[in-house]
Amino acid sequence: MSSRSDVRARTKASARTAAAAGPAEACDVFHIDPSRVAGLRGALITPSSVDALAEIFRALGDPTRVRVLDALSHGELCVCDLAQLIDLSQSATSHQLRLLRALRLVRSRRAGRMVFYTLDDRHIVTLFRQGLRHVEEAAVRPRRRLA
Amino acid sequence: MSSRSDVRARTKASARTAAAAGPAEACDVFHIDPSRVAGLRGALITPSSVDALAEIFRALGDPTRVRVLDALSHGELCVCDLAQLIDLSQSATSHQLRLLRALRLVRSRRAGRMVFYTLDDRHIVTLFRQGLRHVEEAAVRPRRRLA
DNA sequence: CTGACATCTGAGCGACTGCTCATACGTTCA
DNA sequence: TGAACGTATGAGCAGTCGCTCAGATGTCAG
Repeated sequence: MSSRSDVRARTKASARTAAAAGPAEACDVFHIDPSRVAGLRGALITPSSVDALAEIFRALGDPTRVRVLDALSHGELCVCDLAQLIDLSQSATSHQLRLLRALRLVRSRRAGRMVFYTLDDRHIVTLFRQGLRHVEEAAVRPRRRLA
Repeated sequence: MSSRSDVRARTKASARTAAAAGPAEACDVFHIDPSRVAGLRGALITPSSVDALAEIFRALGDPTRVRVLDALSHGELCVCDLAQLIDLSQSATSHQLRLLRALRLVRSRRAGRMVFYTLDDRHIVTLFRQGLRHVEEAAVRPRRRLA
């Protein structure tokens, strides 16, 4: 995952080679205080953390998976019940569960023919609540359009 | 956003019409206690909240945007400096900022020819920290492969 | 006004995503 | 053992994403 952003672009990366020329006013260097820039560079999240962060958030960034995790947050469910509860095909549900399981967000337990799934991460619910708080607050002030 | 999941699928939705046939053992109904199912249905997040939640998490679910927001979490930056800081083309940076602005995650301020961006949501940093906590914890136990 | 600069925007391309369909796998029961 | 059931998986398709490229827009200086 996130492999594309590693392979691509870098078109403007060469512009950075001209840096460290002092607090110039041109944009081929930095506009802000160079010392602050240095501080910023060091303060940024490490690349591996960036990718890991994006990975979990991406997992939560799909309506279907939000429904799955929300349903499981109320307790264990078998695939079939879960699928019906969120009105999704069994196959699609299974595919999503596999993805979530690979990310260690859910855990499976076999019981006869059925497989039960549970949340495998206590942070998820916290993230959900925090996200909901954002949503509820943002609902007050209407969003701008893109175009 | 999330328009696709509204338009698509629903292939198995008809299976639900056979529900409410009692606590059967077959999977065309629910396996679990019907009363609990009823409770679950009511406890689930509303569709609009689901979409809204997925929307913010999706915004955070991209390495580039994580970098943008992380950089801005340390203070105001103009587009050019931001682009250099995260090693992204000016155009790509601008596109991402537009998206984040539409979602009210960042705010812009014009100063002459330059435009400065700031975080517009105090929850974002909280979400980041929470996400990082998850990442750091998950780093201990290795992930399973998909195939 | 004109040129330079910073930023914004639309079009378009390749990669990725989430679903369906068909089918394989694993378990239970007769 | 074989049929039925619940679940998992691979292929494939339509839609989406993030980037680049080219050019438009807005601001300032001469």
